[in-house]
Amino acid sequence: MSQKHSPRQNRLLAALPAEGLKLLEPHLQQVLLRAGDILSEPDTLPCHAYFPVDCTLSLYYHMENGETAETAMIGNEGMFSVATILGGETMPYSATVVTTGHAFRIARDTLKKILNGTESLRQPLLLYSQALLTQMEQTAGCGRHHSLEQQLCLHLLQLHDSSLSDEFELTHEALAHMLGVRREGITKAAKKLRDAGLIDYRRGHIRILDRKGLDGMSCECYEVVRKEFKRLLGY
Amino acid sequence: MSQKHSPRQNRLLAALPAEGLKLLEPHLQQVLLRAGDILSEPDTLPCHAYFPVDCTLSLYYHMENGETAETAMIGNEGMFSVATILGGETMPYSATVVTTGHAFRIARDTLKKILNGTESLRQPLLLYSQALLTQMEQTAGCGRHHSLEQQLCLHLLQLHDSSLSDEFELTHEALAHMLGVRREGITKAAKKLRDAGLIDYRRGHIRILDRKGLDGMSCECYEVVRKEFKRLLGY
DNA sequence: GACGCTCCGTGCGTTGGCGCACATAGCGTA
DNA sequence: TACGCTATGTGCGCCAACGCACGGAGCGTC
Repeated sequence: MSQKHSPRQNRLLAALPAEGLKLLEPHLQQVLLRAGDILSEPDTLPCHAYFPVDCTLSLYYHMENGETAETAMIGNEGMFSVATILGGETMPYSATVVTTGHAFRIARDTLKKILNGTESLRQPLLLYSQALLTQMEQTAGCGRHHSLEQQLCLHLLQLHDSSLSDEFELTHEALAHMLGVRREGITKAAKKLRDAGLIDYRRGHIRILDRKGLDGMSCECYEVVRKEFKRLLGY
Repeated sequence: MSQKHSPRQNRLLAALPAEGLKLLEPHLQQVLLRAGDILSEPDTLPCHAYFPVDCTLSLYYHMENGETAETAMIGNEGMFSVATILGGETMPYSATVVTTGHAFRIARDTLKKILNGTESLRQPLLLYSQALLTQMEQTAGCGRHHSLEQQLCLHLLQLHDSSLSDEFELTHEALAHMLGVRREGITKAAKKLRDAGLIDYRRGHIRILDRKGLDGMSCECYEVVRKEFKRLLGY
């Protein structure tokens, strides 16, 4: 692997009060997560909580008919899984890695023990849960009422935010999976964005060329979520 | 209005530990909520928290283009608003009453004060937050991948659960608003359910005739959410 | 009992995304 | 350099839901 990262590169960890973070730090272990890795199956107890640095996770609900729906994308603004924070332990979603990168992880039991004794850590993590709730709902509303193209912009912006560079590895297929649409639909929409000079891509790689432009073509959803993270956690 | 209800008719309140509920009870006030009432505007601080008995609330996100998307329906299995529990105070959604009925309310400040001093109340309410999160995501995935007819079944089942009778007052227009579709689409789907003998309706009233049948025609979403409420809160 | 408002019923052309089928093109590997 | 695998490009028919338009029916009110 690679260089050593700081836990503060995860914005949620960085937003925690210093004395609280100190309690967590000895237990945080840097790991490399590879695209396709499965962190947790639906309704099963994950061993660790993860705080991404430059990778991206995605939570998928698996429908009975075999389709999947992304419920949230999690990058360096967040963590997996809030079920540990809220107390329910498991959730009916799987967590998988969509872009390769690093994260810090901590054993679930350790995190719970520290949280129970430390009020100053609990509150910001509950606020994160609320921010995530808003993000999930916004993504859901977006998927319902906005065009595929706008949704693609939104996802690319979020991916860009949680990657440390302008380029990340991701296939049209994977994006289709995330948005809950066909691969061909992504190809079509991506071509449009490329023709407009906003992005470029080649076989499994996507590069952001004009972030402002993406922002302009995207719907309001990105801003709404960003503002809510800022309000609740100060990002 | 009407008869006097017991706070325990709200299933969330009933699931709280007895000694905790006792602390809340003196502050719970029974109110009548009428369809169309607005409990809270987006991003504003609601004065009270509400625990429905036989009314139904709905949270709507208002899109820039004027469309609305329901993010959650809340009946006697839940409460409004979890933002008070999680600490963020406001949310970017409006809360409106969709079916007339009764609820218990408590002043936000009072609730917060009691929660802060009472660990035994906090935990179950956090578990409710998690259950709500699952419900929201399931509804979202459903809206994405299941037919309008199935979604209608899901909503009718949920409405039935939180009403104390087989009939409730609701127009096609209101249902369309909830599902984020056209009124005509609801008329068409509702007619199909009526032809199948599952429901009956007339000008603003809907009656459930065959709940089992509705369940069968609905998607898995209802069961998934029900199970999660049972697991987390024991309903 | 006539009026008016709201709610429900229905038809018609449009459209975004689906399902399928197949062509082409990058990239690792032997 | 040839092969094979996977990713991307594109065409075509299909269908659910949309937007619009208007008819008709329940129900309160004066």
